Amino acid sequence: MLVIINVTVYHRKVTTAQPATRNRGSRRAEILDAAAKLFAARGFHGVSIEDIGGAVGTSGPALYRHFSGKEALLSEMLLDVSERLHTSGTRRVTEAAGAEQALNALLSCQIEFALSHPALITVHDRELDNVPEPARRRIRRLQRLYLEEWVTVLSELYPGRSQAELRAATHAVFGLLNSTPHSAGELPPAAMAELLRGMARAALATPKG
Amino acid sequence: MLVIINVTVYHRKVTTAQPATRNRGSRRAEILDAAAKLFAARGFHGVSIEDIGGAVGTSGPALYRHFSGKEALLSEMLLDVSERLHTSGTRRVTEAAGAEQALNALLSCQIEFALSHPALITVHDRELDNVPEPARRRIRRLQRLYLEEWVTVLSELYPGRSQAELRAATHAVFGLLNSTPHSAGELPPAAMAELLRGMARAALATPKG
DNA sequence: CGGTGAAGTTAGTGATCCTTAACCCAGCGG
DNA sequence: CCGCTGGGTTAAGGATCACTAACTTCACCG
Repeated sequence: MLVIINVTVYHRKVTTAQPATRNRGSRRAEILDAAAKLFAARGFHGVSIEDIGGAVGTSGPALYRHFSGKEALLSEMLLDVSERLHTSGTRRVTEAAGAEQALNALLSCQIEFALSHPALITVHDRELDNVPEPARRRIRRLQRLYLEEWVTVLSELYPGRSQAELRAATHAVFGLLNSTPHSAGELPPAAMAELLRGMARAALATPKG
Repeated sequence: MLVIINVTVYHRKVTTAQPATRNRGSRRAEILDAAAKLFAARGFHGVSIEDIGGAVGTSGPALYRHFSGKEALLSEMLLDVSERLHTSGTRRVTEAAGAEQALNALLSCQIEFALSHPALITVHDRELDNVPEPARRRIRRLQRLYLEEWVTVLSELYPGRSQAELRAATHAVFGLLNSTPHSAGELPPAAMAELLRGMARAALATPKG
């Protein structure tokens, strides 16, 4: 005869009594947000599941109720970012009348995103190599499509410059715009947006030395 | 009575018979170089000691003959980079006649470094948070001094623009110039250098929108 | 009021990793 | 010829980590 006596005592949790009926899937978003900030600061492998749980008030493996694993979390994060950039870019470009307006629209998109989600931007161009293979291809494809969007607009605006040069110039502009995490708080957001826009336009308008 | 019989058989290693008398400290540099590439690709915590050893032909803990640990390796790597940037920047600026030439010198330094050591540049602005505390302060100090070097030159060149704006602009230019790892191979190095220089100069010369 | 499912909890497991210990070998100075 | 030192090796230890298992609570619905 086997008797198992369970003496576990569950004391009432002393949290701030969140309404248990929060928006469906709001917890997922909360986790993604906290994880993005941690990944941006210490890198994917430098952050533990326990860290992420702690950042949202739960401890540890509660995360597995919302994501199938750590890599899946990163995959979803990067897929969401590259999809948002690509689709909003495409929409704004097709709405625009002429290449000039299209470039302005692309700049607005990227600047607005970089300023309001610095952690996501940081993770987006650092951690692609840590995404497992099925999702990595999709992310890379979206990133490539987004880049080509910029290149086609630019090659209409500045004919006579090679595709390779425009691709390199676009990467450089991405680097310029995504520098926001490094200069956080130097300027108020509106001034920062204007500064970045002006610098990017000037940089793109100048071929060679 | 305790008898220990050691039956380990050491078979001759089948390597390419490197001359055992290589340059003093050349192994350290080799390890630093390999580690930089690995860190740039997968992040500090995503690379194991075994990986680094494997990349230089030795296996695993041989690394501890040259560095006191993994973090010490990273510390030395980042300290070296920030020192090289800062001192070469300072030298070239004091040699220059006038702010115009000084800015050109700073641009040359940074571009040359970014083009010839893309992995180091990548690690340098990603992994600072993984450096243990005694060294981190020194690195941050050097980075700050280097930034201020740029800002003083720029504020002489463009008076009437606030320090904060110039700091943000400098960060943006760093982001632009350090984009080289992303656009590797798009253009031949000389053309890339000229493109980056032109874009950076134009971006800096343009205040606000 | 009973059952159900979503969202937590702790305990435990196997793998990985950094680091150290113990040992080995080639080259060189005396 | 001997000992020392610099640069390797494998084995082992202790910590950490991702993930699973078992269990609990609670809101909600019939």
